[in-house]
Amino acid sequence: MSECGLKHLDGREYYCAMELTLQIIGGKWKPLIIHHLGQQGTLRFNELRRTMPTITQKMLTQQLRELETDGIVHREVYPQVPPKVEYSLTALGRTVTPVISRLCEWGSMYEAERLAEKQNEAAQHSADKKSAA
Amino acid sequence: MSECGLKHLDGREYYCAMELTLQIIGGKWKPLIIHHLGQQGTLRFNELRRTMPTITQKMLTQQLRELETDGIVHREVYPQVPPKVEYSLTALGRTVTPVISRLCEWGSMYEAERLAEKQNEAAQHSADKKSAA
DNA sequence: TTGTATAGTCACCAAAAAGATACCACACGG
DNA sequence: CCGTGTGGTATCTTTTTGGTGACTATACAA
Repeated sequence: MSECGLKHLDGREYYCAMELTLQIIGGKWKPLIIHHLGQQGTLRFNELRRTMPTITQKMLTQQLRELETDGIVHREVYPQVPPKVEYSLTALGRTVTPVISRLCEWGSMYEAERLAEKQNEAAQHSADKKSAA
Repeated sequence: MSECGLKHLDGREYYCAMELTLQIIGGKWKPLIIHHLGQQGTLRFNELRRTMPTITQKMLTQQLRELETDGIVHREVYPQVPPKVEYSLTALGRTVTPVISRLCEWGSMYEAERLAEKQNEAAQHSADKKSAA
């Protein structure tokens, strides 16, 4: 699966395809953007922004531009005033949603695992208390 | 799959399980470390270091400690001198290797796609030249 | 005795990423 | 004429991340 020598693509450096993936869809916002666009289909700039209340305008613009140049997101500008710009996933972008889902699934699994561990610890703790008393 | 309200776990903040995943296995080095430990089984500190020639000692230590506290990596210290420390994936850690594989696969796909596009462009370009001549 | 290997830690510095703020053009509503 | 919404850009500051070099202890080899 991944003979890891240094490679170059579009000015990017990576040793392994997985690194390339993370460069494209990794980071704090991109997975979220892709997720929302995957769910909603098409969203205007401010619609997308309202979906992620804590993202700044700059970050959203920046991330969308990067996703666009990477061929993940399509940007449709309507020459109106006030401006109207719609964002959607490209065909390539839609191929990434299953990967996002995997990440989601694993996260949920980890979350559940951790929660169960904590429950165990808590149970252990209260058992200790009882036997000490 | 992911109702995205703010959640907390082990002092971490996230809106979506996928974000949690990226906090744990994201970043420049962690996927690589997991990948190598997954392939090799058990590695000593400097063995691992030699596998990733560009990582610094500080970073490797740091990332390994984080993976350890997140329950992904097991750290076995042999009380010898000179020191000997072995790293391996925990059971939980081994569950992440399929996810890493997905990322790898998608990256390879993207890589191939991009390369094909470039070939097309190049072909187009030389065709333009010919028709111009 | 000096050098090497082991697996680190610590203090400091540089670079990159992210965030805050102000500004733009223009139309519409009141 | 003033404020609002639209989709941005430009600039500055803060935060996070990554990297450098020095230092540790000890055993073994030359």
